[in-house]
Amino acid sequence: MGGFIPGLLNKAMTITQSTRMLIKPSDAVVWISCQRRAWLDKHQPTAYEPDAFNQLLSDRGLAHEAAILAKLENQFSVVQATSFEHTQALIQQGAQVIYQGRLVDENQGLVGYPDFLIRQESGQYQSADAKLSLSENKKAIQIQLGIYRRLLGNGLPAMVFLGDGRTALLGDEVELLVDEFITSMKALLDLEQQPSVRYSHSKCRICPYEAHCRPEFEMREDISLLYGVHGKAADALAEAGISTISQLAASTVDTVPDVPYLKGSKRKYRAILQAQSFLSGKVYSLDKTVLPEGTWIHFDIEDNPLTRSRERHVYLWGFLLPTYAKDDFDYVWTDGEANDYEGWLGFLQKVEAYRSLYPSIVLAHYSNHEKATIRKYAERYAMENHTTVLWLLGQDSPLFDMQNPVLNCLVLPLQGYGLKDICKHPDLVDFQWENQESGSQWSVVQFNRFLSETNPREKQKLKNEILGYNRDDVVATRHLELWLRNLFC
DNA sequence: AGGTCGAAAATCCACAGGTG
DNA sequence: CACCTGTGGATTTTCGACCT
Repeated sequence: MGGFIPGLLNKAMTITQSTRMLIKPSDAVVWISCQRRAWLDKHQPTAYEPDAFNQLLSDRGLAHEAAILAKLENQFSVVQATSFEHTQALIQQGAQVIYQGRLVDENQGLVGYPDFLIRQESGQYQSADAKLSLSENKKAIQIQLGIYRRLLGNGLPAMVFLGDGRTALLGDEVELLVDEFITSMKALLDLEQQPSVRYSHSKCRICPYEAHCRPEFEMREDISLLYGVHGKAADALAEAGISTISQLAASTVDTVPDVPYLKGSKRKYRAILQAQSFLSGKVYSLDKTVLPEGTWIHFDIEDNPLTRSRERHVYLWGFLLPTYAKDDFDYVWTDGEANDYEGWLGFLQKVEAYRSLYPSIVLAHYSNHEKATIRKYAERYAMENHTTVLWLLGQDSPLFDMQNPVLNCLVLPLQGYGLKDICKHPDLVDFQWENQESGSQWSVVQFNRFLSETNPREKQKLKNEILGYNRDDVVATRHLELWLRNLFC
């Protein structure tokens, strides 16, 4: 194996066929998330299907690009490039805007396809990309646009058409980052063996190479497999002689040194228990869980992050009331962002109705998302001083985040403490969703299908599925509540 | 794609003190 | 006076883990 050597290229091989070992802007996204993944992409690429949610994002990105293209076509004459050579020819001819131009620089080892190349009055070309993102201050974007600048080599800042309609310029300020990226990518290209990395649950579980890496982590009993243990902490522990889960499980708070991201006896104690739990599958209780008194109402919202305005729209505010059977599911639904305000008012009304029905209520939800969203809505509609809002967000808030007692009191044989992780586990809550494929990203996809569906029957069907999913979510938190009460209170 | 949270690291900045 | 160094404190960034 080894790096790509231009000189040894078969003459019949076109540039397009040999670009794998060149650095391309889209490598930046992977490079930021994981060095190993970046290496594998270059040396042992795997074809994989993006999930429905990423497909949705990708479709939106293409639609955004098409919208920008249409705009530019109104202003300029736009020509689509079909190859590297064609792009060069168009540049020579001085085409006003080149769409999907293809640039390559084998000396720098770079290749890139900027969405647009826009001719300036000086005759120089400026690269421009359409990005769904709302901010230009993202490493991946800065690197990508920075690569286009290098490929053009004229010093002009690159332009980005952002998802909210803003345009931004990226100039010399991104150079340092681009340097770091290129240097690191070149080193990865030359590397004979995959670099060693640590496990990160949030990154690895969505990685196409998970099946490749995971057995290795497990065989090594890599400590970073444990929930809450940072990769850097694992590195430092290994240096101190603790490099397997078994070793950590056999340690005590006093024999584990303080390391970055794992300091203090409390955190170290948790990590040790997490290691023991990983090996034994047992649940450890740190503290008695204390649950608030009152009439519990389970609460879960669904929202659409991909609205036209790009402000999140909560289209479903779901509740599970006593006696917590499936029929006790209640909700406020809105068909689209045009009814955003109605949905919010409907939610406030519902909550007030529950409050008058029961002497004291607890609105139980999982993780802080519900509370944060209520805060956002209060701000959006300037209702911070509304009596219901004051009550919801004030001192005696009925909102109760069930993740808190779980995180504070329990150590579970899991790598994630999300609602689904805990509820689906057969040895824990053991509650199964009726819709197997459901998940938070699934609901976003379904709602966007609902929005674009024109057949009323199909539309109703999609809505029912989403309602069923949301109902299962609140039923799940109810099951979690009972599980906590039975075992830990 | 967006966001929140908390811990910890990284960066920045004003200011003090020393040196040639 | 220009320049370097150290320090404490405030601010910003990063990380991993959640949510839609």
